[in-house]
Amino acid sequence: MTPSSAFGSGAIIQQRNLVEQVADYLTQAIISQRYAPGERLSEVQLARDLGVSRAPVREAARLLESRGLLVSQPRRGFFVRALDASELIDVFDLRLCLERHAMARLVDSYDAQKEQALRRQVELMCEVALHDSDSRKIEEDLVFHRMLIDFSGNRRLLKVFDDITHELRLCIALIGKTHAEPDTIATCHWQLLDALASGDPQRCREAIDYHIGVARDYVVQGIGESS
Amino acid sequence: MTPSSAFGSGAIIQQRNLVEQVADYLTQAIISQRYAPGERLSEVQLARDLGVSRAPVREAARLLESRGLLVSQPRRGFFVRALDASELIDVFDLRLCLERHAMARLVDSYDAQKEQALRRQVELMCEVALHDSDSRKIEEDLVFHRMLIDFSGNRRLLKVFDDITHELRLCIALIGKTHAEPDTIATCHWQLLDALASGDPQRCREAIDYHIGVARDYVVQGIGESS
DNA sequence: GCTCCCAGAACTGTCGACAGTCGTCAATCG
DNA sequence: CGATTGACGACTGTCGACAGTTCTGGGAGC
Repeated sequence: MTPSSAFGSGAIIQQRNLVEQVADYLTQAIISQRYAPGERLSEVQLARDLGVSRAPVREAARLLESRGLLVSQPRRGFFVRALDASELIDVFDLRLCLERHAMARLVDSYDAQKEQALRRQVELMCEVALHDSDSRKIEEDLVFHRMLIDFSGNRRLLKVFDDITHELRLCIALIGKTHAEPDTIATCHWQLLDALASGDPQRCREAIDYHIGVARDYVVQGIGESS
Repeated sequence: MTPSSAFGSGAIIQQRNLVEQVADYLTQAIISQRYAPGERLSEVQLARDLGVSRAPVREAARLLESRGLLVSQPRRGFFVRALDASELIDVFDLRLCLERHAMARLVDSYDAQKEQALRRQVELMCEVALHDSDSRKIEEDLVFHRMLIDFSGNRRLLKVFDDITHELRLCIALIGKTHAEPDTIATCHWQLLDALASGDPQRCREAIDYHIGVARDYVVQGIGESS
């Protein structure tokens, strides 16, 4: 088999699994909505299109199923996840649950190093908000929130967040709108940093509740419009 | 292929996937510590032992990896998850995160039907605590906590809980001790119900914090002793 | 014209096989 | 005697094939 023209890579190191490559391809295709929500994916056809056999395709599909981007029906195959408003609310509610907890843990171990790292990230986000693409803005936003959870020190929490990250990207892609204006984003995130710096758990909680609440309302409203 | 002597079943319904059967077998074997933590699992040997081919074994192993019972190293295969004290604390911290959130949501939608169901489950647990095996006690305890989260209404939250459930079973199995005495368990759970009935979020939070805290300290202490 | 049934097509679940890679252990060299 | 290297063995990653099931489209019957 030739190392596959379908992946755009003269990657120097070809050590990556086919599974990972297929997973990346599928993730990209789903997020960018080249596959419509609810669409059925044929293992055989995918394998043919990508120039690989069905085994890595199956494994990659299972991986994406565990990440919530695909759902499988026995003997029927894989379908692109179709999120309705209620599932979407659940995802954001879970996110709120995780980030509340992370903030509460983080405020106890907050130090100059963490503050500086977060501050730098918000600055980067403001920069990016002015010049770059929507998807880039979203990625940097996710990086910030991932840092928040990473700094809280619970790696298991981080794993759950990484899982729902894929669902979040799908949510955001589905509504097809970008985030609010850059200054809104900035303000919102500075508030989080201020709350952390104050060391007041109650204030932290209010800040994250407001922040995630805004994001959730925004996405839910977007879904309502588009469906 | 004969429908497999290794699964203890003249299972009437053979309709279940081989993948699920292998996954159940592996789960059982890991929880019961027939495979030691850190032990390497050979796909070929497993397939031979179970009388199936490597494909379903691989898929089942990937499933258990996503559930945290196995870890995989590229080109090296699968290893039984070995939990250290720090990971264990993270798992219980995540559990606390989930159940706090569930309690907070549940207290807003609490009604007679939910109360009755939970009450019945606690009664069952008290019953079981007197007569049945440790594993049965643990299962009924998990059922109670799963109901708590289920009733909160967030299905995504429930999915995360179901995931860590497998890790929890592993934790409990690793320390090799049973839960505290039945009356302690009962008291602890009645407190949760009382808190819910009171409708006071603050009281709910204190109750669940105490409850999970006790469980965590117990398990962490157990790990400290056994390692 | 509509419904029901059957045959063909397409697909998933499962299998066995091959190739490349990694770990092991012994033989060789310094 | 210790370190290095090379061959052997075992295993994973990947592939193509077969069997049973599900979907589809057309024809027969009402």
